[in-house]
Amino acid sequence: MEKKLPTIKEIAKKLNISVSTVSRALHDHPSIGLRTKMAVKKMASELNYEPNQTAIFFKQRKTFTIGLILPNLREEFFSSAINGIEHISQQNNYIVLIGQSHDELEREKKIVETMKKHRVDGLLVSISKNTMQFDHFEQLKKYDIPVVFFDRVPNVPGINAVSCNLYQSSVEAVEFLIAKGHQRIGYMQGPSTLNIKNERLEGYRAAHKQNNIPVDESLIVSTDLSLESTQQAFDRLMQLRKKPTAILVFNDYVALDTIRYARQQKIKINKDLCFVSYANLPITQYVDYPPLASVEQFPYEQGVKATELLFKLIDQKAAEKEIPARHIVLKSDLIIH
Amino acid sequence: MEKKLPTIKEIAKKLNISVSTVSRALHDHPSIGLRTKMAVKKMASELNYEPNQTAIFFKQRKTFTIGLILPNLREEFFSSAINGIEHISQQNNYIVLIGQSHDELEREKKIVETMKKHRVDGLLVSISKNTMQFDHFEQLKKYDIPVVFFDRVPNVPGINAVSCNLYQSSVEAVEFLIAKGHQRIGYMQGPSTLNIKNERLEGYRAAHKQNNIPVDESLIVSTDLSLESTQQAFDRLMQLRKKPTAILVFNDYVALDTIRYARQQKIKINKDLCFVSYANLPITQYVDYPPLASVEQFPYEQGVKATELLFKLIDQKAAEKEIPARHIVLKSDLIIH
DNA sequence: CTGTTAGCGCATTCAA
DNA sequence: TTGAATGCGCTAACAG
Repeated sequence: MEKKLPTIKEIAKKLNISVSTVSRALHDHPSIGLRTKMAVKKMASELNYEPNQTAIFFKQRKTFTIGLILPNLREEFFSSAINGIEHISQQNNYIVLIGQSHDELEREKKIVETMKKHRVDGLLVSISKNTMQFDHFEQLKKYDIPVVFFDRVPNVPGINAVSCNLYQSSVEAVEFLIAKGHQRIGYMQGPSTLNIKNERLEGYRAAHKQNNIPVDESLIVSTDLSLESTQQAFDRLMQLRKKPTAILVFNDYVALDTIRYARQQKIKINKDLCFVSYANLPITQYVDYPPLASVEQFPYEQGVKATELLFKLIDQKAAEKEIPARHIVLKSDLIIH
Repeated sequence: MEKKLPTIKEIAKKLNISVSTVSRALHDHPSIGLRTKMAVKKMASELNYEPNQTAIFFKQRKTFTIGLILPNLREEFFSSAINGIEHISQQNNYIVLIGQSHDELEREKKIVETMKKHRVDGLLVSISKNTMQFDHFEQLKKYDIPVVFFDRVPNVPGINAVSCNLYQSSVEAVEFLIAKGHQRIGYMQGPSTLNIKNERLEGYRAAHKQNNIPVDESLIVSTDLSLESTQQAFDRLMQLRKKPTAILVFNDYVALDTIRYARQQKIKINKDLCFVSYANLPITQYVDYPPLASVEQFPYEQGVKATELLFKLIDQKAAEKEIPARHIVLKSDLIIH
């Protein structure tokens, strides 16, 4: 039942003109007479002609498609980022091919392969937490596929990236707690792959220094983001002789897990123990004991900036210009709930 | 800087054989001698040859791409569904093009156009809440692009679809409340477009009937899912002379909004007022007063089934067979928290 | 202003 | 077992 779709050739035949004339007419090429142009357009719409994009992709060596690789879509951070990405893509008449790494390196590699096969014009990536080598992205250079990383950015030089600088907000977060009278502030960090620059920790330390509070290293624990690991990390803090009275937590999900766990142990949130976190996700609005404050990381804006940068790279590729890699850094913002 | 990628033509030239031989060798065509085949493969890997998929897409009239159109990615229901969709797609070496309608008909139409332009081999759709006409899907038949709807399914005959039958669980949900002693049970329904079959309401009525409780129509209110509308609906219930002691709510998001609102009015949840809801989203685990129970709608499984059905249609299209439309209905399940 | 022609990379039919 | 030739639908260089 394959329906035969009309082609420019058919239009040409019906009108007794050449295919190139038809092609040009359809593209409003200046050198086409108004009369023929009208005739062509009329015939095209009569036949319900639509250009075969696969032919165009093939010929133009462009697919008007960008790939998006991210850990998962469940986290609101990423689904917000997508909105920004989608917005800019649509403006540019591009469409988005999506792949979730589920935080597994192997999947990430496979997705990169698939995207390459599909000849995406560019790639947007937020790396998996288990990605510590980047050959699979490196090789894309050979195929002239530009890559822009966002939020979860590899710590290697010469890449294009957009991320949020968390240093200043981390300082503010700790000072916010200090101002509330806290002197022993725990810090629960995430997996080391996502922490290489560790602006959170640097901010944490800096705030302590600026306020002449020595940092007790035993107050610094880490989680791989799984529930069990988070609970272990929390246990470690609670087993200290001198427990923290507040904890700065890697992100809201971990904070919510921790708060729930703490409450199961009858710890009074905001009384015995306060929390400040990162991401500022809407989900925290629904809970009774959200973190007192959370650092907004502007997922939508990161998505927008990353996509804009990617299109700049795509355009420059077309213009055969070479530009140095850029890392755009947004400011984060401490939001007090 | 356009890098020139190797083609079969180059392989042929280097080996002094014809392109067709190369093509066949690469595809393990039986009629190719082992020696030439090996030579070709060796040369191919030396040159880092990779077939140009855009050429193949063009020639084969297939893109190995399916489109996915859904209201948004923020709702966990949809992000779970995607996991199932992705899973089956990967098995079939397909990739997913994504578009969010944001519950707007116009956007949905535009996405359909774009997907059509990109010549997706098939389309998976969960319609926007404002979609009440379906021409934009109808026309896809002309292009032989099969469509499978899931979860939010248009109420028209002859479409391929996967959804969850909520009738039985709705009966169970109400009987669960009745068993707890409730006699006045409110029902807060969603927008009418998503309710055409209204299995929820039918179940609600049936359970009342089976238990000889007359249905008080004033206990049935509706929301368009926005916070304001939900709060108005709740107000309406609370202004009744005889207020409900329990409410069955369209979905978890609406339930959480309602519960929060009720608590602001010092209503004691699970004491003055109980809730049962739909979707069984993980988000409810984080809140202090989740609905007592929620109807699981199996998003992952819906995604899987819908995608499997879609591939069946794609295969049948290739085999030029014609099959009648199918609506696969899954059973839902009342989960008591 | 319009037509002729070539070619993108590949699969495939027909011939040898 | 292999090669030559064709065409998918479109754009664009070249020619008139």
